[in-house]
Amino acid sequence: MKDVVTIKEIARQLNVSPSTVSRALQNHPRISSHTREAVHALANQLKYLPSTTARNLQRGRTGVIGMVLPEIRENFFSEVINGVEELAFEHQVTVALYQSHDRFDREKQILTVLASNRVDGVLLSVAKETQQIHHIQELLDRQIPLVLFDRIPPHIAAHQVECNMEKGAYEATKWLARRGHRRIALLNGPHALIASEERYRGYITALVEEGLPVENALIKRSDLTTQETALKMNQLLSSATRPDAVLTFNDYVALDAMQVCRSYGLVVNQDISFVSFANLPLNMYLEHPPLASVEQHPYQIGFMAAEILLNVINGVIAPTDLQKVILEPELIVRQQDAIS
Amino acid sequence: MKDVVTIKEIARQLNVSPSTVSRALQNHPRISSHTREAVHALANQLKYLPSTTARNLQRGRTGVIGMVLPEIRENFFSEVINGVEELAFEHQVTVALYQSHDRFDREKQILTVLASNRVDGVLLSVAKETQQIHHIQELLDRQIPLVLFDRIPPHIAAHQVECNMEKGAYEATKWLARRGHRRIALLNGPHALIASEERYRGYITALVEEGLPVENALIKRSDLTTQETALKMNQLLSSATRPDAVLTFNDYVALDAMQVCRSYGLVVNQDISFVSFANLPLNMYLEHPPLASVEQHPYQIGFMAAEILLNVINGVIAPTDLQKVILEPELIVRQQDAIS
DNA sequence: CGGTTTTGCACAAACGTTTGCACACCTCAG
DNA sequence: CTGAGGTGTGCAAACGTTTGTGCAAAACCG
Repeated sequence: MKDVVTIKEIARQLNVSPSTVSRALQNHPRISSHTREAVHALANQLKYLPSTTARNLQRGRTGVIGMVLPEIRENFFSEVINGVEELAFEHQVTVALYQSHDRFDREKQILTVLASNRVDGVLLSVAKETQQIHHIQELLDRQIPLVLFDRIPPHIAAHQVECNMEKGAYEATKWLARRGHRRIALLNGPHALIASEERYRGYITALVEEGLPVENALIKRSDLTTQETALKMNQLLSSATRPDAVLTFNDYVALDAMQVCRSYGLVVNQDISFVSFANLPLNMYLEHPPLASVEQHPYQIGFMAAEILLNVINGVIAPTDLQKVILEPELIVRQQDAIS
Repeated sequence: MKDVVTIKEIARQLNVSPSTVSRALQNHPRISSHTREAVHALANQLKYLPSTTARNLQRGRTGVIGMVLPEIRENFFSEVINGVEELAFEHQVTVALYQSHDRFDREKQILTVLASNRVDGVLLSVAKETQQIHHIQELLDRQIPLVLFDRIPPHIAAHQVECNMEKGAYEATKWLARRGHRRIALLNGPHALIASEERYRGYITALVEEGLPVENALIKRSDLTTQETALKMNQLLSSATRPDAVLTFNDYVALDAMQVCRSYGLVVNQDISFVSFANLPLNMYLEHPPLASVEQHPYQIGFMAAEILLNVINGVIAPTDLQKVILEPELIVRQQDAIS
């Protein structure tokens, strides 16, 4: 059971002090080239790797950033992680990944673990359940740099990165109106998510601008489960005058809703058109994808969130100099030829 | 700038020694209940959290397991992470996530970082590019517990968790044959992946058992890019006698191949049937999903891999007692009614 | 009451680094 | 020749824990 090679071992074999070895490895100018080379040679030979733990203890940082999000399997978040990981790896920072599974207590527990682990910073997208922010405030009280992304609770003094969904909803609605749709429904997400409110505002603004009436019967909320989405879509379809287009909270909601339409014998994007958010890659494989989808640039969100966090950690940005980045969404139009 | 609360600070305020505080916090029996309670009280009041770094340095472990995989965004791997994270969180272990993006040099670099970080163990699914295992062997030489999952290179003395794809391919092929298909093509993955070989073997075995001829013209390999899949599918369709069914490496390959079929004016699952691997959730949303798909139980794979790793780390399993878990796949049949 | 055991705590070393400081030697200028 | 400055290295403290050992006081036993 060969032991792990440490600086002390190299020092012993070379008859120098550990401090000399440490400096030699860092190419300190006060170490003679003779010693330096000997140290490097032996280090290579013994396959020495510095202990990040020890170094971090000494330096007072951990080289770890905690990343907390609801569900990895959601494509959106996978892409965010992608962006984060890219930058983190470049900066030799480890990404510790945690899922809240949209549960408040789990999120709370995770933040405690992160504080105990003395992570250098945290990237957080809150759980659906999260209504209060006390646990987040505690993190801030411990001076741990925090960047919130995508799902951002109100009234919290942290850096933020998100995509302007109000504008996305606005443009999507406008696009539908311009294509001649007159009864545009909104199949929105739950109240608790700011994202729902943003979509709502953009939707309303666009309707008003286009001179279309706002009808409450055309506005529904789903908790994003297939069941509830189906229920709400059913309500929309069984109303007196059916919508001729639906703007959905995201692609999954759109797909669930489309299933319901088919069960009514409707031809999707012909009898009733869909536009949604997320622009999932799976849309490429669908025979009848939403006509358009609002791209939220998740990779960019992750990348920018990580960039801000690393800048705060490295002192490039003062912790108090709160950053708020709002990315522009992009309406990706898939087919132009739907209305026959 | 309030400093981080340490054990020393508590000791100072209580006029006891740091060691007493440490023991009190661990509920050591030799500490009086009086002191113990005082310590706990003050620790709570000051919101003391132990420094994991310091503890780990002292204990000689880090409480971190490294997880290296090709692409997070692939649904399969997201689910694996899910399984890992579940168990890791329960065991108070941090999961450090790294993506190789299927590149060999990146994978190599990541393993070095992990060794330097003194992770307690590593979960690895190798990159497509990876042909040699020297870098993996180095990890083992450093006595770092390693569990390989899903993509497992040959000839390596590490624990392994995978899904029996040979059997999956066998059952899928058999299922097609029993449905009356006589010209069953195999649109396989690249040579380098063992998974491809396993599928190949299962496919052949089933054909032979069913008394069907093995035709090389019906066996193609794709590197899993859309372009190459399209190319190979084209070859299959432009051959003298077209296949009446295709077994594809995974759902994505199936979807890409289906697009090609449509461009030939073929009706998917009627003129030509598809069966694939992965059983992606997106199948639920397709109008013409593969008739059946082999479920590989990614969550289970992650869970079991993590279980083995944690057992090795905790000494429950001797590192030399090599575990090899082979999960049984499950053929999920979507529609029974395709052939008209 | 003398001796043994138990109880409660402090001291110090250790984990593997980094880094301020001291010190010895060497060089060179005045 | 003397002092200043430069060069190469070692010592020791520090980061925040844990834990073996030692030691005094208290409690117990016959």
